[in-house]
Formats: sequence, structure tokens, C-alpha cells
Amino acid sequence: MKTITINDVARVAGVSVSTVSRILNNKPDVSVETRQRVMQVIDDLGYAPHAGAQGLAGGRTRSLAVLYPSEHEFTGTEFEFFLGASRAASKADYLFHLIVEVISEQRLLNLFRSNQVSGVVLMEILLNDWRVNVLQEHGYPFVMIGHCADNDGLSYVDFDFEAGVKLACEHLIGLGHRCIALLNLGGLTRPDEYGPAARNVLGYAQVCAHHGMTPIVRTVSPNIEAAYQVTEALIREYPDLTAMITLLTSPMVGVFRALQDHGRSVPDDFSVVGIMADDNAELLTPPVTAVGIPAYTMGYRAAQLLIKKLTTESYRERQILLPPELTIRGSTAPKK
Amino acid sequence: MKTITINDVARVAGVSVSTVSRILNNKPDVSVETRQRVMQVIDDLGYAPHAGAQGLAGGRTRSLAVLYPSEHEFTGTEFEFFLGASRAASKADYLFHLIVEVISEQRLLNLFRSNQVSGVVLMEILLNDWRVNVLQEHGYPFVMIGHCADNDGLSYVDFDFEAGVKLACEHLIGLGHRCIALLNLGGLTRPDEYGPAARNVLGYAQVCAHHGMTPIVRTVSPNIEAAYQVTEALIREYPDLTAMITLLTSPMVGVFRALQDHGRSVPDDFSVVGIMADDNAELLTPPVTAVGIPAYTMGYRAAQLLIKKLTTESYRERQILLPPELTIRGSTAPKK
DNA sequence: TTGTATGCGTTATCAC
DNA sequence: GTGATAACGCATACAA
Repeated sequence: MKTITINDVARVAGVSVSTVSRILNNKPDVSVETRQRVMQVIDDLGYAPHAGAQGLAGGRTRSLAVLYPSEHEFTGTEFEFFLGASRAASKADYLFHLIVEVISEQRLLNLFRSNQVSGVVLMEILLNDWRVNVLQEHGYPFVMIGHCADNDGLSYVDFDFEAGVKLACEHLIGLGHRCIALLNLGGLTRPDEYGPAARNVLGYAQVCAHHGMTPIVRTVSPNIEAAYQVTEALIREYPDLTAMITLLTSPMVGVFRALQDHGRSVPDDFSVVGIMADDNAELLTPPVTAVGIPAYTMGYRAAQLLIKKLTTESYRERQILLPPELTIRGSTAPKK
Repeated sequence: MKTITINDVARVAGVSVSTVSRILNNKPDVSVETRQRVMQVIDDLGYAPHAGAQGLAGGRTRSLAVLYPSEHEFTGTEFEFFLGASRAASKADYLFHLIVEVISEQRLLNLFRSNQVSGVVLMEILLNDWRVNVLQEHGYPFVMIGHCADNDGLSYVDFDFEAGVKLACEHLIGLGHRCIALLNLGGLTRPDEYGPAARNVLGYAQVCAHHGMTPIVRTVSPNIEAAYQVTEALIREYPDLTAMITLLTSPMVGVFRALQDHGRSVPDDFSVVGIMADDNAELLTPPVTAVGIPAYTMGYRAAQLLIKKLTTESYRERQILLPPELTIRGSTAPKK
């Protein structure tokens, strides 16, 4: 199980190590014939360059990490993000690290200092995020899924939550609803600092203002029970309420159950639009009319962007805001 | 952004690099005073050892990968597996790679040869799995989530599907059901070679035999539509059918919809037991009586086992079969 | 077009 | 208890 090195390849192929190195790194100045012969030997010997040594000598690392600082409560959409990022990584022959953990400044910096990754994708971005400041200060490459209050000189991929909520709200208004509540994201991180939560309220408030409706906003942790209780309280407090916009999957289930327990049937007596992964929207009963969160795409493009940043000489920062799309399923109907 | 090396630390602390190295690796033979001083310098300088160089000089890598060879169709339980493994990894200060991809023998071997990982966790194990043979042959460390037909000298963590199906079946029998169908796993990989699918049938057949019941088995890909159609066919073909055992989440939804569309209400006219993640069982309507697949635990223990294997001198192979647990929710009721 | 020599940051061996 | 030094496998500048 002795490691096969570049020396072995060179010796067997009857060339020098530098020639082999050139071939490995697709450098010019190597005859077609030599290249073929060496490639053959590499294949025969089952040689693969030692990544650590490459990193040492060359500096590069060909590996990136996604940082998802969540501990206990999850949204059910995580895998799609990671899958996307992982696919983009392996397509570019990068190794994909996943760190699902609230990370310290120490550990974040050490990821780079120890040369374990050459860049990171940050998730769960706060409006004012210390990770962004730290990485920027040290000049370590990163891309965000989500965005801050100030994004000058930063690259990100995000879903346009504001437009998403608007779209959801206008769909309900188009169906005749005039008393619509928003069940907003909460609990995952500091709510006042969490961008999507703020942007949801923004979009919702605008549509309400435009149509002369009173905004009704509640915030819940992403679990069934919390949403159940808030929904109960809402329908008690607002007898005219005929529709809701809900974020994520678990809360949606809580809403459904509360409505059912209080004799409101969906969609006949009550309409609900979700902002959630389309996969999950299909699973529920009734299937949920929803604005899909394009998690796979977000993960994919973020990793792709990061790799471009790492490999392109004259990279310029890009900010990608994915537009919402509404899919009408079975949880909304005209107001009676 | 110049890298700080062990030399810098040594120079500032006024000691030799060997001393610093000893301290970093918790070797004995270093005075308490020196250790403290050096640690202080390390902290002040923000030094972290270069992982590549460590791998080169020492051989170790402190990183593992989970290989999930799936391309298009997913079960909805993936994240829990990865989360568990990732947590076990970071607890032992290992880096966690995720590879969601059907991988070639080349690429599998190169993972080791290039020293990118020191061990892997294999998922979606077939009864006769080439990856197992290849890794064993080369002496590369791995642990399986799942197990083969022959597991001599192998370590694995698996869920006891056979016992799980039995538990589910006996629950239904206890409720008076006598005509029970099994909607088995299919499509993910070669069905005849896929262990869990085979074990499900085994457990089910035993219970059927024991109670003099005719086994009815169908296989579906894990999606709503496929399960819907199979369920339709089943209730047409077996008018006496009053209960089903279903694997995974999406098929369960298909079953629910088909039953509903054919006027069978759950659980009053028809009982269903799922074998699925408990989280998902809670999301459906009605909440599903289910044997939970302990994905988090499986991921955690597999990674834990792998790390033990990598670090323990006298490691002995372990085979862990997690017992099933049934949680009664709203999808089962006594037969009328 | 190809070969030689040096250094990357660390650990391990040996001497002090 | 501590320090010098030789690998480790590779890329790169320079020489041929």
C-alpha cells in the first residue's frame, strides 16, 4: 500500500518529474508523444497526485466548504442547497466540505490558514454579519447564499423573498381575499437581523399598502406546534381572516391542522400560499399553492460563483437575485 | 496574507520548531512553562498548522467522506444521515466531505491515493458491492451504512429493516387486519441487489407465513405518482385489502391520495404504516403511524466508527444493527 | 522540448 | 527537556 509518487511515474516513463508535472497540470511545451506515454504510465500505475503536496508546493487546494450555522431546528430544504453546491463542486473537480455548525471566528479563519479550503459559501446571512467582515478583512474568498444590508464588493446568490411574498399576496388578492396574514420566518437566527424575514415583511407591507389592507404579521419558529398556536390565535383575533402566507414546510402543516381543528377547510373556507420548496409543497394535503424556494439552484450557483472567483484572474463580483415563481396547487381558491 | 508557519511561531517564542511541533501534537517531554509560552504565541499570531504539510510529513489527514451514489431520485431523509455524520466528524475535529454522485472505481481509489480522505462511509450498499471489494483489496478504511450479503471482517451500521417490517406488520395484525400489502422500495438501485428491499420482503413474508396470510408485495420508485398507480391497482385487485406497509415518504403520499380518490378514508376504512423518518411522518395528513428510520443516528455512528477505526490501534470490526421503534400516530385503526 | 535543483510547512529521528 | 536535520511529494524557476 506504498504510495505511488510522481517519481515512480517519471522513472517508469523514462522522463523527469518536471515533465510529468507539466502534463498533470496541462502546461504547454510537451510533445504529444511524451504526453501520451506518460498518461499511459499514470493509468497503469494508478497514480494520483498527493493533494497535500500539491497544496504545499503550488498553494492551491481545490476544495471548498459550505457553512450552515444551524444547530437544532431545520427547515427541511437543507439537502437541496447542499446537493446543488456539491454538484457544482464536483463538476469543477473540487472537493466539497459541509460544516453544519455555529462556527467560531477562530475556526473559520483556521479553515483558510490551515489550507483546508480555498473558499467558503456562507449561509444564513444576517443583515450585518461578522463572518463577512472577518473574511473580507483577511482577504479570504467567499460567496454568500443570502445577502447583507450593505453588499458592496460582495458576491451572493439569493432568492428574491420580497418579490416572492408580493407574488403570493397578489395571487390571494386576485382570488378576492382582503384580509391576509403573513406567518413569517423566525427563531432560526436573530429575527431582527435575519434578511429574509425583514424582506418578507417589506414585500408584504407594500402590497397591503397598495391595496389599503391592514398588515397582519406573526413570527414563528419552523415547527408544527408553534404555527398551530399562532394560527389559532389569529383566527380568533381576526374573524375576517380568509387567507395566509406561510414560510417553510412545518409551519404550513401547523396552519393546516389549526384550520382543520377550527372547522375551516382548505381551500374552500380558507386559502394558504406557501413559500417553500416545491417538493415539499407536493407532499402536503392538500398540495400547497406555493412560491418555490429554488434551493438546488442557489447552492449550485453559489458554489459555481465561488469557483469562478477562485480561478478567474479578473473576477468581478456578482449579485444574483433569483426571481420567484408561483405554482398553483390545491390550497388556494376564490373567496366566497 | 502571508501564511504564518511553524517557523514564525518558533522564532517569536524563542524555541525550535521541534518543540512547537511537539506541543501541537501533544507529545510528552516539554516543560509546562514552555508549552504555555508557545501556546500564547500561537494564539497571538493566529497560527494554524498547514494541513497539507501535516499530511505530507505525518501521513494523517483528519478528513473523511460520505459517498452517496444517488443521482436523480431522493428519499427526503438524506440530510439527517449527513447531519449525523458531519456532527461526528467535527466532534473529532475531522473535516467532512460529501460526495453525492455515482462514483467510478478510479475516482474512489484516487480519493485515497491523493490523500484527500483517510476513510469513507459508503451508503446505498448492495448485497454484492464492488466498492466493498475494491476498498478491501486495497486496504483502504471504510464503514458502511447498510450491509452486504457477506460481511465478514466489515464494519457497518444499519437499520434492522427486517425487524421493522415485522413490527409494522404485527401492529396491523394486532388491529385485526388480515389482508396487508407491502409497498417495497424500488428504483433507487438494482432492486434485486439492494439489501433493504430484500430484507423487507423477508420480514414481511415471515409474519405472513406465521399468520397464514398471503403475501402481497409491490415495488415502486420513491415518488408520489408511482405509488398512486400501484395503490389503485392493488385495491382493485384485492377487494379485501384493508392495510398497507409503505416505505419512505413520497410513496406514502401517493398511497394516501389513491385511497382518498377511491373513497377509502384513512384510518377509518384503511390503515397504513410507514417505514420512514419520523419527522416526515409528522408532516403528513393524517400523521403517519410509522417505524422511524434513525438516519441521524446511523450517520453519526457510522462516522464515529470510521474515526475509531482510523485512530485506534487495535480496532476490531463492529456491526451495528439498530432496532426499530414504532410510533403510533393517526394512520392506523382497528379493522371494522 | 526536457531535465535539475530548490523550497513549500510539517513530522520524526537523532543527538545534545 | 530541547534543538538540528532529513525526509514527505510536488511545482517551479532555471539551465540545457
